[in-house]
Amino acid sequence: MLRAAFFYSKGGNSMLDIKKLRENTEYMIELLNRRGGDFSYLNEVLAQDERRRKIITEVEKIKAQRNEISKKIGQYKREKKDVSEILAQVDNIGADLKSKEQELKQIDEYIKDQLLNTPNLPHPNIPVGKDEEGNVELRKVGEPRVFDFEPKAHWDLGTDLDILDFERAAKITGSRFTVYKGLGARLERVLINWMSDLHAHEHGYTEIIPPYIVNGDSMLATGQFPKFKDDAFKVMDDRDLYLNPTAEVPTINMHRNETLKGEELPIKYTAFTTAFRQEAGSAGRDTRGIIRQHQFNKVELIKFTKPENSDKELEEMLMHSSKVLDLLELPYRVVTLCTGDLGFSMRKTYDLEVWLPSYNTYREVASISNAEDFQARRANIKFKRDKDSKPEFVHTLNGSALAVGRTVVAILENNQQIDGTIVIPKVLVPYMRTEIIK
RNA sequence: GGAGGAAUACCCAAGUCUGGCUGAAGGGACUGGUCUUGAAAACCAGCAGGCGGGAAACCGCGCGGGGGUUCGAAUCCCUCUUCCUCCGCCA
Repeated sequence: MLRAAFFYSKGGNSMLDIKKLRENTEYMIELLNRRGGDFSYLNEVLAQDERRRKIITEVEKIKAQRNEISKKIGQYKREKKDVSEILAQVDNIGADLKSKEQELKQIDEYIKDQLLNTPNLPHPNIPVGKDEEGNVELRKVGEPRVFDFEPKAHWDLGTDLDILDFERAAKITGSRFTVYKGLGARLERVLINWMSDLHAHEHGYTEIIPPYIVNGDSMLATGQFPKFKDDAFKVMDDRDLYLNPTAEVPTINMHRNETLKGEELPIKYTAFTTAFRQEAGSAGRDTRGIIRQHQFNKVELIKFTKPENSDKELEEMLMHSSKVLDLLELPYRVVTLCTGDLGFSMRKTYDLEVWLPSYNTYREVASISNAEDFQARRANIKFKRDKDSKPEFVHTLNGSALAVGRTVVAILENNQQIDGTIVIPKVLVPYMRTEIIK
């Protein structure tokens, strides 16, 4: 009970595998350092871990002793024998135990705190770099269109066509919110439908619409918490609730504290959610338009796989995400994130970046990642290969497919015509019931 | 929002009032066996799973979560969560 209390409601697993850390300390610290920062504090964590194990041994010894005496007391009472002598024996045990447990609790909390704030190990083969400058382009697909007129930015296109309304959104809520109107609203909705259809029907994912409010345990399990609490919208309520920041959180947590059957893996979900983010660290960035909003829609792919398959499943997921841009005939590129740009929970990430004429650059529309067992440890998600085999942690993967708002931006900007009208991508015409937004 | 009830191992379920041979009765399912030409039925046997400490022996923890009382808690106290029934309200 003690263990479970400190690490997680059930399971008692740490985030990084502390046993592996014990055995490969230098190597793991070196890998983590590639993210930027100094992770040598893990040496101290290990020292504390050693002390922790020593105290555990002591505490358990006392408990064994106490259990034995208690059992004897029970026996004596049943036999109506005098118990006062044994009772005296046990007098100081309580105090001794209490102080040792207190010490243990402190150490546990220290270790837990350190480990919860330590990110996943970057994959050893990904490029080492400081920030997004270090990301490596894998391939480019399609050619950025050459305009014979000055292309407009999506906020001008959207406002002129009366399909995006920023001023009224500001009136309703504030900055970084948008009202979609008319064919703008329809385009957003159609993209959600079409993307979900593609993944559900063509790619074999099961559709999920999860709750859009999640609890703190869920946020901890997928790695948003404790480190990135400021990015979340807290629900003003006496419960520990937050607005969904990405479908990865509710969808991975569907299986928190579960042991899955080997034969049901891989589990593949496509989840549609509205995501909410504070964007606390991006004040002043992308203030115009709908690139960076507090609220945006996203179709997400989530997989639970066996460890030996997660690499190939990541490649497959990348293909599934890319397929969306292929079919929309939007020019994009695929990059591998370098160690410095990698998200907290992830070992390896590909970004899809779509060409945006008004920015004259590629901008992220999807992020496809393999967390391997990092989230599975935090969330305590395991599987059994066979009925009799030992449970092992699954690997979790997630990828946008795609961020809907940014896809709208890409369509508006890339498909604009000189008169400010927008040509609808062929695949969407049956859904849109029009070939043009004018 | 109001009033009640419940949460026990894969499933059902006893135990909770009256704390101690309950590391958890009894079914069902499952696994193995007997019988059978084969199967069903019947009968016999096995059966928490897991986490942690340890080289191992073995030990510690587990009755929704957390905390407390006690030498000792499934059983007593506090707290949270979830589910069910009724009333009210509501898409």
